[in-house]
Amino acid sequence: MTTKFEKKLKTRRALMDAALALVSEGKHYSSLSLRVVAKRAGVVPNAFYRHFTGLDELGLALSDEIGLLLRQLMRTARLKGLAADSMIADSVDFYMDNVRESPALFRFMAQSLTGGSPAMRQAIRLELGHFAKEMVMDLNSLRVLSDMSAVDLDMLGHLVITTVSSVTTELLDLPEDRENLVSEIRERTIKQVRLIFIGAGGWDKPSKKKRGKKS
Amino acid sequence: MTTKFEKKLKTRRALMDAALALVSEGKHYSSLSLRVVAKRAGVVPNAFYRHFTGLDELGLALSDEIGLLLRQLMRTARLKGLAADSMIADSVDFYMDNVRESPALFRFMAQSLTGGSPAMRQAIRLELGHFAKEMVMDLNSLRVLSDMSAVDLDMLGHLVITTVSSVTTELLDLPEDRENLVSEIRERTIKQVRLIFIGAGGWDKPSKKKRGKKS
DNA sequence: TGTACATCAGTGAACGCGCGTTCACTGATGTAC
DNA sequence: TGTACATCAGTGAACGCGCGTTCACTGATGTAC
Repeated sequence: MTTKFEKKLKTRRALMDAALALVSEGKHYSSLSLRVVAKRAGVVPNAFYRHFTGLDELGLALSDEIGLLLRQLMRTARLKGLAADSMIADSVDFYMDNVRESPALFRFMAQSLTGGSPAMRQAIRLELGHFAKEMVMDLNSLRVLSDMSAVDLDMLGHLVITTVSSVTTELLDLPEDRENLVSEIRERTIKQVRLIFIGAGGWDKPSKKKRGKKS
Repeated sequence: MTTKFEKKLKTRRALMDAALALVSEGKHYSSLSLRVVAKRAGVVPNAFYRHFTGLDELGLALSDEIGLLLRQLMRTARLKGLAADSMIADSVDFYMDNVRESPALFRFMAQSLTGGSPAMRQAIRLELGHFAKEMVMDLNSLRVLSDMSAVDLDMLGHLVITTVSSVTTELLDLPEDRENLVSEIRERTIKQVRLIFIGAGGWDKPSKKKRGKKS
């Protein structure tokens, strides 16, 4: 038992969890202070430096964690082997369940997409892009939408991810006494994704339209 | 000439512009400090209190400004009376031009959607919702999609706004040496909106599917 | 196994600094007569 | 029009506080012999 090493990891984790907890409580990551994070983690401020050079580095570690979470999410979804007729609804449900299970990480993700340091923004966007790409690959191997070009599939994945992830903040911002709105958001999102796939089903026609321009 | 009154408004404007400038330079609104904003505006820190009770109030004033901008945008778009065959492309272009013309305000908008104070988040979301509703009304009066229910139209407007506004940050984060990516983003967004409308055109069928559930 | 030494996560005190907010003020603009 | 007074946007100094970062340290864990 490498107690010393494990203990260090534990403090590192405590620091990351402390930051997430503060974000979860409504603060924006970029307005956190090293001292408050350290205090919340139960260590003295300068102990922070044994683990990270500063809050930026901790933020990047959290970004990695989001990548991990998204990959797990994708893997679990695959294992579930969703039925074709309820795939969309099940996927949306699954995503929403995950958001409500790890609110802190998802809140951090939403914040960082528009607000973090450039490096953090890039990291999160990369992870989401990767997620979209995997999803498109899955759709492709399921022989759905096999008549779309690679570029168009990419566009589609991007669209679905944007749509679903925009639900994230909305979900997290629901006041506790309005929990009933969850199902409303759920319905709307399922409809949106379904509409997107209807659009994808009727695609290729307008891509030909490009050449033969006509009123 | 109400010089004194005008002068006060001018300082107020300077404070708001200072905050926007700082946001534009990459800082997150929630990490700004009253002193820095005041300094940037060219006044002594405590002069700030003659105009706002604090940064939160200034943020709300900026939110109002975004509402104004969105309304102007919508009005101008209407006056242009877009041709049906290029309406989607023209609208996306128009939006993107506006983003690139008022980068600071749009960056603030993107940040506030996920990161501002609860009041600010709500304000911005309200403005965007209003924008979506107007758009849907326009589409409705153009007799496009007249067979969609009110709820579904709402869902559609929400989807379009989400899609287009997600482009905002992406555009603003482009490094200056990658300006050529603008047209790539433009193409992708136009495709996405077009796909959405194809989906909307083929709608109502799956909403009936709801009742007759079958593998 | 026992001893002597090295490592290093976390401590406690201290630093200089920018923060939000307060106070009494100044002096230009506006108003009443 | 001229004078005496009121208003109030912006000033300058000061406050106590939390900030990030530094330093020399301690003492438990790990390693070499």
